Amino acid sequence: MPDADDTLTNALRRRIIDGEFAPGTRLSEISLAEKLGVSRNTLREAFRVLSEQGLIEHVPHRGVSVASPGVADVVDIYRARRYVEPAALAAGSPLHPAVTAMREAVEQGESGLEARDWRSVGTANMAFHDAIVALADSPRLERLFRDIAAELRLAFLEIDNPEALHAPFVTRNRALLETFLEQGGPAAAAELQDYLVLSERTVLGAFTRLRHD
Amino acid sequence: MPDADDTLTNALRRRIIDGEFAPGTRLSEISLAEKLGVSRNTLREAFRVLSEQGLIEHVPHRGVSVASPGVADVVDIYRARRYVEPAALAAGSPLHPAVTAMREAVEQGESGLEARDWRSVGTANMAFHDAIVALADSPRLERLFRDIAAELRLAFLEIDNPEALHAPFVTRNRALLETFLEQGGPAAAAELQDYLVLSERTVLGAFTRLRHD
DNA sequence: CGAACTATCATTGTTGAACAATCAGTGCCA
DNA sequence: TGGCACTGATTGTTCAACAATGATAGTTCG
Repeated sequence: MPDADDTLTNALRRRIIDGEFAPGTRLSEISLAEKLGVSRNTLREAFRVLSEQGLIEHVPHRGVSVASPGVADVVDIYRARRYVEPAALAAGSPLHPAVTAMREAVEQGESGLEARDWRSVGTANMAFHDAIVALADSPRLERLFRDIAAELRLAFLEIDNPEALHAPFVTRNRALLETFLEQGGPAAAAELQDYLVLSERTVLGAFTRLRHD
Repeated sequence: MPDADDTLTNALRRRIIDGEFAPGTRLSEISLAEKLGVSRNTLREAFRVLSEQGLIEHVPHRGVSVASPGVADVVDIYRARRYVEPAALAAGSPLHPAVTAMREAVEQGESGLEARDWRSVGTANMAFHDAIVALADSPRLERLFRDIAAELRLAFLEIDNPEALHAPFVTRNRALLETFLEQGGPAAAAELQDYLVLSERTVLGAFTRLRHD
C-alpha cells in the first residue's frame, strides 16, 4: 500500500518490482525519460525517491541502476525482518483488522498454489508478512517493511526459480495463522522465527547456487 | 553518519535538524532556492529525499514544510525504538566496535552536563542510542534509526525545555553501559526497555503540557 | 608488445526561463 | 450571511543549454 499519489514514482516502482528492468540494469535518464514521456528533471525527482527507498542505486556522475541485492543484502534484510515481524506477531491482537488481511493472503496463496501461478503465490506471501507487520500499528515499521519487501522482490527476480522460492511457504502461512489464532501471539512468534530462518536459508541457497560471489 | 555526499541535501538536513527552520515552517521553493544559491529543480530533488526521510512533509500543490511531529508520531517513534534498540543490545557483543562509540557518547554527555550545554547533551544521547543500534550491524536498521532520530530531534525542538529532556538520561546512559559490560546484553536490554518507557513519558509529558492537541 | 597518457565523447549535474495546473484569498452578488 | 467567480501566488513540469565528470579509444613511448 505505497502512497497512492506520486504517479510517476509509483509507476516506475511497479515496473521495477515487476521485473521490467532486470536488477543491475542501468537506467539512462534521457532514454527512460523519453520512454515514460516525462522530462529529465521530473524523472530525476522520482529517482531520488526510489533511491532513498533502496530500489535503485545512485552513483554520482554515473547514473542510477536497478538495485541488485547480494548475499549481504539478503542477510541484512532477514536480520531486520527477524527484529520486526516476530515481535509484531507476539504483541498482536487476534481482533486486529490486519488478521483479515492475513487470512486473505493465506487463501490467495493457496489458490495461487493450486493454479501453479508462482508469481501470485509470491505476492500473497509478501502480503501475508505485510499484514503481520501491520499488527504493530506502526507507520514507520510498515515503511521499513515496505522498502525491505521491495528489495527482496528484486532478489527473487535474480533467482528465477519461483516455485522453490514461494511454494513451500503457503502451508507454513496457513499453519502460522492457526497457531496465532489458537495458541496466541508468543507461540506464533516462536514459530515465525524458525520460519524466517528457513526462508532465509532457502533464498541464500538459491543465491549461492546461482552465482558465486 | 548520513551519506557524506549529496552536499545540498545534507546541508539542508542539518539546518532543519539544527532548528534553523522551526517545525511546521513552510519552505518556499523560490526563496529557499535563492537563499541556498541553487536552482529550483536542484532544491526539489533535495526535497524529495528529505521528504522520504520524514524530515519534511510534502503536500501536492501546496509545497513542503518542516515536519512537526505530534503525539501520535512520538508514540510511534518510541514504539519503533522499543522494537529495535533492546533487541540490538541483547544480541550485541561487548567487543563490538560500537561499544567504543557508546563509551565516547556517555563521556560526551557527562561533560556536556557539567557545562550545562543541553544541546550537546542531546546530541550525545542520540549518539549513544545510535551506537546501540550499530551493535546490530544492520545498515537497514541503522537507516531506520537515523530517520527516526531526526524526527525526534524535531519533536525536541518543539518542546524547548532541553534540560528536563536530556539531562536525566546522562546517568542512565552510564548505568546502561555498565550493565551491558558487566551483566551482558539481555540484562541491559531489560533496563533499556524501562529507560525507553521513561523517556517516552518524559517527552509526551512535556508535549501535552505545551499544547493540548 | 604493453603501459601510460591524452583526446574525445556520452552522460550526468545544474541552471534559467517559461508555461500549465492548482490552491488560497478577495471581493462581489444574491 | 453564504456561495461564487476572479485574481495572485506557488507548485508541477518542460525545455534547452552548458559545465563537470567518467568512460572509451587512440596514440605515444618505453
